[in-house]
Amino acid sequence: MSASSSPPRPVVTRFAPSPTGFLHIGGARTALFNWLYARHFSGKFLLRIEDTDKVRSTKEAIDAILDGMRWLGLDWDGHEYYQSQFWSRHAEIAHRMLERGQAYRCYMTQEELAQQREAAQRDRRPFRIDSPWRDVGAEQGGKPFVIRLKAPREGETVIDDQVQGRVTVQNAEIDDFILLRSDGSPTYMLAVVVDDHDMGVTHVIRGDDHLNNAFRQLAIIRAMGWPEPTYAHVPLIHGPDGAKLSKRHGALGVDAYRDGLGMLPEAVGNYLLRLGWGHGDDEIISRDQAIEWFDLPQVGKSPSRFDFKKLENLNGHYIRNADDQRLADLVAQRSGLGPEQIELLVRAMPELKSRANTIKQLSESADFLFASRPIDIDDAAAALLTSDARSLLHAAQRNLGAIANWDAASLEAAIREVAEASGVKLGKLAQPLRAALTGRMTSPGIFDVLALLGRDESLGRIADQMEPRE
RNA sequence: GGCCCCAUCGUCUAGCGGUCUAGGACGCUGCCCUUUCACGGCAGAAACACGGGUUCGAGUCCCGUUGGGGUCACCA
Repeated sequence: MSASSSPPRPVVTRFAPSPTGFLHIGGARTALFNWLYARHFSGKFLLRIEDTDKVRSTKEAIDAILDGMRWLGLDWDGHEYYQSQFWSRHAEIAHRMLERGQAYRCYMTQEELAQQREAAQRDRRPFRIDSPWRDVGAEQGGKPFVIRLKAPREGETVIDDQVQGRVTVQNAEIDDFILLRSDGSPTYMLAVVVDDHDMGVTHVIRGDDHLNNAFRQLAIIRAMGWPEPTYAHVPLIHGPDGAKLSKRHGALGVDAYRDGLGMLPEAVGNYLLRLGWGHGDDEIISRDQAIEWFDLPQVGKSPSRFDFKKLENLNGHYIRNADDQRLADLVAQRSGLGPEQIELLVRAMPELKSRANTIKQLSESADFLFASRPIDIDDAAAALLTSDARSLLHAAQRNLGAIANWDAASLEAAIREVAEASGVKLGKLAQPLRAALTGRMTSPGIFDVLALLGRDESLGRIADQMEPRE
């Protein structure tokens, strides 16, 4: 075995979303990176729902997150954990730190805190809590208190972050943050550390908005004498304007990418992977290749902007390479089509899928197949149906009607014959024909349209347009 | 504002001191294919933020400037 990057402990990563909304795109990427890292090193990928905030956490959000992860193919090992189940454990640790003198009971009121904050502001110096209770051992019976970490004030803390590199912070910057609230509930800072430790998490891969928190968390870990996890803080995904992706950018849940826009999970996964990570010039990367190639050192340090166009293009690629039946089922699901229609959809799919980048577009392009006569003709298409065009349609109608076998070859021969006989280029005939058959200016090849629609429907649609429209 | 992080085409990125007159992809433009629209093919415009160092040599290392971002709760 070489002195490779293989970690000493069996890798355990986790994704720890708070269930206050859908699985957003940034969270999905964090989950993907954690999953990939664990799979790459044959480790474990755990899922922990951070439902500490009982008010904001909902069952719907939990389901949406689990659903989104399954859709993306990010399976977690074992059952999912719920942070709220470990409250007593969190409190136990806080009290142990209290006994050891690594934490203290702070009886400061909100008002006193506000006063300190104001004073700091007035003197134009950074605010850092300075509790008079830090070195008072005795309990003040009855009065409400919080348990604060007695953070080190000397020296500095260094984190060798797998993505950010070596980051150093002066310990004086770290305040005596709260471990246990006055109602006895743990804060996030305490809960993550305890849970990660108890779950045996070796690698904490998360958004770099947590980088500052890492130093606080490390203070707890060191106080407890627990093994320190390896950190990797990946840059956040930004919106087109460069600011953190948020609701105002139309930040969507993965369910919206699936249901609303009609994205394929492999496309979203591929896009997310390439956002902030690269492997040479490779763009199309399968899941297996991703597992083989993924590692933290290649993750970029600068935030990247979400590029919808690129995602769409990637999705188009995956659509073109997707199985026709699968695509047809997806379209049917979206448009509420039945078995017979799916059959037609499958036949049409080879022609349809090169023209769509999303399932949504695919559905729309398939609409003409299921329209009932007389079909709607959009304005642009209607403009094509001039009287000259109609007489051409007449001739076409005649020739098509005489065809013995309604197959592509015969269809093409019949149409070309009409164009030649009328002395017009094929396009002159094909466009009005397209308008009559699909109601649109664009569609799959006209012979394919004819073949797909079948004799009766085709002839009928043409006939519908032969009389002048009012 | 304090602290922390970042900086190659519009965007995602390759580049880990010389092979860079900087490569790929999306997007954009043109051409080809063609019954439309796509797909596909070909071609093109498009970047090392700025200033100092270090070095024989810097996109690559160091410092500063500028710009951007993150974070500063009894939220997670």
